[in-house]
Amino acid sequence: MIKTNQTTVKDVALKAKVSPSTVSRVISNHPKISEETRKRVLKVMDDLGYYPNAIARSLASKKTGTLGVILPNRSEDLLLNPFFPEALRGIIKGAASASYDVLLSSSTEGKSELEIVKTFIRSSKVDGIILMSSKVNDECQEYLSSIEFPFSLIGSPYDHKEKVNHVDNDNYMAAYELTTYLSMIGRKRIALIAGEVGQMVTMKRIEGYKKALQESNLPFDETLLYTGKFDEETGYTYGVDILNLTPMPDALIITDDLIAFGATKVFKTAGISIPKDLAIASFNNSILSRYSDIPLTSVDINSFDLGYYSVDLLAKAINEGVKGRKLIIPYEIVKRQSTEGEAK
Amino acid sequence: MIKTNQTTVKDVALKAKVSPSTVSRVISNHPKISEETRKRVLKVMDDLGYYPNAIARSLASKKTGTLGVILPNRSEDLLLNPFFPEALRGIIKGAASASYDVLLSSSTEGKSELEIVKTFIRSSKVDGIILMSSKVNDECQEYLSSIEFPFSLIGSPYDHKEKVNHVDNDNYMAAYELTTYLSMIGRKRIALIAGEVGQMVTMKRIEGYKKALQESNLPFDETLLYTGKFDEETGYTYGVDILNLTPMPDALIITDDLIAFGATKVFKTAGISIPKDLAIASFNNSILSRYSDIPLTSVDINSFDLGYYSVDLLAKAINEGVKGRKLIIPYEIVKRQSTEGEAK
DNA sequence: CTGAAAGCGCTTACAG
DNA sequence: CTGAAAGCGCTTACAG
Repeated sequence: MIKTNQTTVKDVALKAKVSPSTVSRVISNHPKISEETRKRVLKVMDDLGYYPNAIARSLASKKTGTLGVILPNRSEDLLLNPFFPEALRGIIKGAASASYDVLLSSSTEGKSELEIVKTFIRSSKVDGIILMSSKVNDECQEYLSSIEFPFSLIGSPYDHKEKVNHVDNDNYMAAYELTTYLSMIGRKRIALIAGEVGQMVTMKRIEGYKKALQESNLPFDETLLYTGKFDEETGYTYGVDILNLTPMPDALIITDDLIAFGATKVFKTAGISIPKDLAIASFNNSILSRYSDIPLTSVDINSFDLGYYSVDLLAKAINEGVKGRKLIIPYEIVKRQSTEGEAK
Repeated sequence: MIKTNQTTVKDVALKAKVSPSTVSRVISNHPKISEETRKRVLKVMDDLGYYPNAIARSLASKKTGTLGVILPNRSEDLLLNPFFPEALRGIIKGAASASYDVLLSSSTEGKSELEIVKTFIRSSKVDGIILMSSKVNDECQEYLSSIEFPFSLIGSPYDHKEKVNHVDNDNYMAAYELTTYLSMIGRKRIALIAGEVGQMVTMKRIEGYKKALQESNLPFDETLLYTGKFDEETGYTYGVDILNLTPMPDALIITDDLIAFGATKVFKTAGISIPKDLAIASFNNSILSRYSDIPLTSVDINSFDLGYYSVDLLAKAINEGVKGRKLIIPYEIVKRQSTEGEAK
C-alpha cells in the first residue's frame, strides 16, 4: 500500500455526473441500474484507470473476499509430505475460480493453530477458514464450531460431525481394501506404519486395517503396528525394527511413499526380496512411488481435489450458511511391482 | 468476517476513560503514553477481549501488514518443482518473523502475472510483493520498478539491476563449477538440459556452462544443449534423444533432480552404466537425488533461504525504501555416486 | 502526555 | 432507478 493518489469513487462519480452511491452500485453489479448509467460509469472508471479499494470495501461491507488457510504448525510436514503442496494447489485453484484470495497462516513457533485462527478472525482478515488436517480433540474445530464461523476441514471431524463441513477420503475403506488385497495375495503377517497418533486419518486407517485382518481371519498383532512422526529418520528406524522381527512380516503398509521409499532401501540393503519376502504398499501415490527402483503400490488420495473441494464447501458455508456438509473424494489403489510378485 | 458485534476502540476508550486516540496509541505502541494509562487501557482491552480490526487499521494507516506472493502461472511448476514449496516455506517463515501475513496470488488461467500484480496493488491488499521467478523481459519487474512499488525478486533481474531488490544463487558459478568438476574427472562431452529459455536462471546456467567448457578446452556443441519444459515427459524424451546421439555424451547436467531421475531410468533400461558411461549431475538436491537407486550428485540451491531472505529484503524495501539490494545465497555441490565412478 | 475532529474509500438502508 | 447521509473501525495531524 503506497500513498499513490488513488482515484476514488468520488472522482468517478464527479466525472460521470452521478453520486458515489451509484458508482458503488455499478461496481457491485447492482441489478437496478439503468443500462445507460452503467455504461457511462464503466467508461469513466476505465478512462480514469479506477480500481476499487478492497480494504475500504471490506470495512464497509464486512466481507473480505479472502480465505484463511491454516498450515500445519510443524514445518517438516510442509516439506516432506507431498499432500500439503498438492492440496494447497487445489485450494488456490478453487479459490481463484470462486474469486477468493488465499491468506496463509504465518506459522510461528510460539503460536498455536488456535491462536492463528483467532487472530485471523478477530482482525477481520478472512471470510472463512480452511483447516488442512484434522486432529483428535482439535481445538480449532471446537472453537470455530462454537462461534459459528464459516470453515471447512480437510479430513474427518473428530466430533460435531453434524456441524462441520468437511472433505475427505474414506480412509477406513482405503486401509481396509489395501489390507484385504494383501491378504488375498497370500500374505499372513501384515504390518502397518500408520502415521501420527492424534491425527484422525491415522485412527481411521488403523480401524480399517484391523477390520480387514479380522475378516481375513488374521490375528491382530500389536507389535506389527507402528505410529510416529513422518520424517526420514522414522522410515529408516522402523525399517530396521521390522528387519529384526522374528518372524518378519510378509507385507507392510506404510501411510506415505517417502517413508516407504526409505524403508525399502533398508530392506534391499539387507537382502530382503520385494515383493517376494515382503510386499509393500503405501499411500499418496507421489512421484516417488512411480520412480522407485521397485515401483510401489500406492493409494492415490487425490490431494488436489481435497483442496479444491474444501474451497467449494467453504464458499457454500460463507454464502449459504451451509453446515455439516460432507464430501467424499474417491481414492484409487494403484498396484505396482512392490505387491505384484509371488509370495515365497 | 461475520457480523459479530465486535468491541471497538470506542468501547475500550469508554471503559478506560480515555479517548479513542489514546487507545489507538497504546495499540500501536506509541512512545509518549504514560505507563499508567497504557496499563489501564491494556487491562480493559484484555477484559473486553478486544482485538484491533486489521481492515480498519489498514484503511486509516495505508498499511496492510500483508505481503503478496506471485506464484508461477503454470501450475505444473508448483507441483513438480520442489523449489516452490520449499521457497514458499521460507517465505512463510520469514513473513512470520517479520509479522507479515502472506497473500497468495490466485492463479487463474486467463490472468497474466502482471494482471495479478496490478490487482493486488490497486485493490490495496498488500504492502509489497515477492516475485518467485525471474523471466527475461519480465513485465512485472518492469511495472513494479516503474511505479516504485516495494518488491523483491527471487532470481536475477533481467534489467534495472540497480533498482531491483533480489536474492539469488550465483547460478553462473554453480553451472561453471559443476561443468569444470565433470571435466576434471575426465569427461569430454558434457551435455546440458537447462530448463526453460526465457528464465533468467536458465540463461545464467548456460553461460556458466559455456565458460567452463571453454576454459577446459572443450568445444561447445550445440546439439548437446537442451532446453524445454520441466515435466516428466521432457525427462524421458531428452533421455531417449541423448541415447541416440553418436557419440553419446559422457556426462550430463540437468537442472532438476526429477528430470534427472527420469532420464536416469531411460539410461539404465538401455544398459548405460552410470557413472561409468555417463556421469549425471543435477540441481535442487531434492529428496529424489538422495533416494535414487544411483544417488545423484546435485547442487543444493537452498530454496528455503531464497524464500526467507526475499522477505527480509522486501521488509527493508517497505520500511526503509531500500532499492537495488542484492543478496547471494550460497549453493553447495553435493557429490554422490552418479559422478563418482571412474570413466570408461 | 492526551483529546477532538477529520478522514481513509467504500457500502447501505432510507427516502423519493 | 438514483441520491444524501451515516457509518464501517481505525489513525493522525493539530492543538493544547
